[in-house]
Amino acid sequence: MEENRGKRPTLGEVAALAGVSRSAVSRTFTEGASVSTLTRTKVEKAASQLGYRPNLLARSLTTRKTGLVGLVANNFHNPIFLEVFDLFTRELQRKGLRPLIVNLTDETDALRSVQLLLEYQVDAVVVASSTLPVGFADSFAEAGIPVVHAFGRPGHRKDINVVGIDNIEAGRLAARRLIACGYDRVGFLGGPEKATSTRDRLEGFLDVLSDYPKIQTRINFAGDYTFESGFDEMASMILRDLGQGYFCADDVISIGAMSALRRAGYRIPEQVGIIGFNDMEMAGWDNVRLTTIRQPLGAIIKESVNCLGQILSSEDSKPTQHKLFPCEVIDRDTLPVTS
Amino acid sequence: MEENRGKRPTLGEVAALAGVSRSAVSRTFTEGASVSTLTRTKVEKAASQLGYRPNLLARSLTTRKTGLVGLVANNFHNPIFLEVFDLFTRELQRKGLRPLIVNLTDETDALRSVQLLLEYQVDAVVVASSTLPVGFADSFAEAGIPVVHAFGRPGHRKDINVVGIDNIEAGRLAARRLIACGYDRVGFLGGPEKATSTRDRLEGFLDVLSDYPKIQTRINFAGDYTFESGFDEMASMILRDLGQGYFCADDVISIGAMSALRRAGYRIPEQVGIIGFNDMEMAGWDNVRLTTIRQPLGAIIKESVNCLGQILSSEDSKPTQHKLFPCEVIDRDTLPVTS
DNA sequence: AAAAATTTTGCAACCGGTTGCAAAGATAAA
DNA sequence: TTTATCTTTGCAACCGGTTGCAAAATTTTT
Repeated sequence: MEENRGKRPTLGEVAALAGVSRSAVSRTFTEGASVSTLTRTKVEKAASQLGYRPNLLARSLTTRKTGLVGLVANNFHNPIFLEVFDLFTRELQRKGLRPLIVNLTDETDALRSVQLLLEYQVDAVVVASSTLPVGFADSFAEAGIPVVHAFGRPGHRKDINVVGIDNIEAGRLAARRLIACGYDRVGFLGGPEKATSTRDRLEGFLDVLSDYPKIQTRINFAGDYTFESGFDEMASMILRDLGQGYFCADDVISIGAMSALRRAGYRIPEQVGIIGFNDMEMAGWDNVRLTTIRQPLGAIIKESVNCLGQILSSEDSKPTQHKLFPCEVIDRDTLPVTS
Repeated sequence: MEENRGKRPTLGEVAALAGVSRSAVSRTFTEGASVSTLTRTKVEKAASQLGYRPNLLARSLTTRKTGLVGLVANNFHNPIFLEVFDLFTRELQRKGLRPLIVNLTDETDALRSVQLLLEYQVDAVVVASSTLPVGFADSFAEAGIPVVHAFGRPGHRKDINVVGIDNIEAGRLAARRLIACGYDRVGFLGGPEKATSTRDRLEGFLDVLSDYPKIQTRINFAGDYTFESGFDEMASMILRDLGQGYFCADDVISIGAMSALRRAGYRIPEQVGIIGFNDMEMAGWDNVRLTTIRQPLGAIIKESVNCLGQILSSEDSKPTQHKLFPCEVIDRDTLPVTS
């Protein structure tokens, strides 16, 4: 109950007070160790008297498990990521793991943060990003740290676990939905051009459209997942060559694009239709009502953390997991209704 | 350069390879320790050959500095918090500190998370919330851990650093802005009723209005900072007794409230005016254009982290800091223009 | 009651680092 | 060259825990 300001009590002090060996104290605080009920109670009494709690970092020295998990992300401007953080932090702490956050936004030297996580002896790393350069997640695997790449795509390395969505199929979904509107001039407004997620979605998009040679397709890329990017890109398309329906890489981009359209006097969905991506919370709000493609965030993150749990609990390294979830179209008010 | 799969090299191994004592290696990696250039180069060569990096947790055992900082928050649904996280994580990592996130949303037992941070030997804790029960931050101070309460309010305890805004003054700001619209029936739509931030803003709000006895005031509270809360609260006010202008506790609440108003056929700002709070990024977007009160997020967070830095660097505990920043009204399109 | 089997305990070594201290080495002063 | 001063080095103890092992204590079996 009591603690004396600042200095935290140690194993030894508890042992002394309880009149037992240090090992006995250690064992009382170790799951499944051999202690008699008598000593246990003595220790527990002394411990609570001193306000003792084991030092997890000291423990990690011998157990080689810190309970720390690196959570690496590079997009702190898109509301969808708040949902991602919420789910990840909760899911991790439910499993007794503590997330150590790395904000890669302005880290000039990404490798440096790999180093840092290594120095903190994280048990594993979650890379939550679809836009990080291929090969970033690799650096962890190379250092022998288990990695789960959430929102990633299965790549060449066999030792990186990937949990995400089938972006190619998502691209197809969007294309089909636009085609159903009867458009003959559709557009793809993607995210960062080099991102694999962008390329995959484009691939699926074009795959479906290749069956409709009469439909004209225009392809553009927004530099990043921001309102401004969507606005600017759409603004320039308005001036050049405007399609009737667009698949935007992200809900925020969609909103930016729609702002540009409305400013130019276009009505949505009557004159131009938009389908977004993510289904962030605010996409359903009254002043937005965005038709969009939902990726199952909760499922992806639960699966990611489960995967992590398995890796950490099993002694021998489990076979790598690759799990891709399907997406679904959420119909709201930015595309014409179809029968 | 080389590392052999999984097993990470230790001090001793580097020492052996370099042909020096373990202390020498330790000193090479310790800022300002005494090593000759000759040994240093020998050590560095050996280290990079083995891919050695010091184990920060082992180091913390003797140095009593982990570089870990607890970052406690309980609102993972409001977009403003994404900005908060972005700024905090960047600011902290700029100072070489690593944020250990605690999501208090569904932590039934808040004291448990205090324990956890203690067990991880965090150097300090940042509590980023204006709605946490008074006394939560106290538990850290009681355990002898430096605390900075961001977005908090100076309280009874002298050993808790507070950085935030002057909520009372913010309430005054809002009241004055509404009065300037010439309303004679204004409303206060606050956040959680027990939160000190809510009470303070209300106090300032009423303070100004007490000089205008002819203006009727209605007071309501939203249960939390969500769209639904704002929507529901406003919906019920529409049925009961609607004012002409409202000060909402938060931008998201404002948007919810405006949705309810628009659905009921009210035009904003012609029939009902709204002024929000926070000035989150999307408040400035074309489809929102919310008049709101901005709190200087960047300044608050920079100051919080600076404060932390000072505490951690100075041996003797610095005098507690209390710093409150002023807010400012951002005029957009949800209140009538005033001359 | 003695022997065998089982459980509980403490010792001591270890995890991967840091650091006070005294000895050794290098440099400067006499 | 000798002495005084300053820098560099390694030893050994320590940080706060865990754990294999053998001895001690307890329980079960015979």
